[in-house]
Amino acid sequence: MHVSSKCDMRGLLSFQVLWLLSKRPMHGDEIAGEIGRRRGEKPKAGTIYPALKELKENRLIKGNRKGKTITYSLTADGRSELRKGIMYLCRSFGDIFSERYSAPKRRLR
Amino acid sequence: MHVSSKCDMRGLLSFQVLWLLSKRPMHGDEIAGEIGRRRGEKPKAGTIYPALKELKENRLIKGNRKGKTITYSLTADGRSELRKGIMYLCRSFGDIFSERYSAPKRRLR
DNA sequence: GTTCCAATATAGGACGACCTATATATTTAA
DNA sequence: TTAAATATATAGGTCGTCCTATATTGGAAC
Repeated sequence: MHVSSKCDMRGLLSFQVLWLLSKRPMHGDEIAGEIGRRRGEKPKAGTIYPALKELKENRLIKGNRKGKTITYSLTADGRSELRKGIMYLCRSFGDIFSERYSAPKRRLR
Repeated sequence: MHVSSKCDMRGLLSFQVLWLLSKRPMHGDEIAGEIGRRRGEKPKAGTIYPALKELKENRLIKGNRKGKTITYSLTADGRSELRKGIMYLCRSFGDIFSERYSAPKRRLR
């Protein structure tokens, strides 16, 4: 297990890749690093590259090779899917975030 | 596919169950209904009951049978795992939410 | 008591998200 | 030129999240 041994938190990897690429074009290892900074654990090569391959085959991202690095960016389809994903995420988990960030009730100590 | 044909948004079901049960005790079908209201699609019986079984076996929730319905609530371990999950979610996806909810840049139309 | 429905249960299958391990290519350093 | 480091690729495996389909069980209605 990678985050918690009891409640699995896997999921949304491809979505997160789309989100990151909407900020700026990146290559694979760079994307993995950004995910690692957020999640606490950097996904391994065997995780990130198959995900990028799938996204590329689905034409949500496109790659531009220069030497040994491939810089990825979103396609129009990718931006569209990202928008849908964001709406889904906000509908599904928005209350968790708003509860945490607005009017925080701190425990006295 | 259940949400988008291209970018899979599955995941975090057990986590979402913990979150909902932290609000109030509920039985299985009720939990599925709440998830459905958020996600747009109510998970089927074959999805929700195995998830509840697993959570119970891991002692994150406990069930109280009354007739044909089982009302679930969090255990202390469940509350602890929920807290960890929330932190993970905020670290991983917090920027998506804050960008959406704070200072929205609307497109002119 | 039987019929019906609601709630739960479980088998079986597909697939994305994770891993380890191994391989290959390009670039850089020695 | 050779070695080491970096970036990518892929095989093979586990597991949670999804489904459909098929039970079972308890309560209510007749």
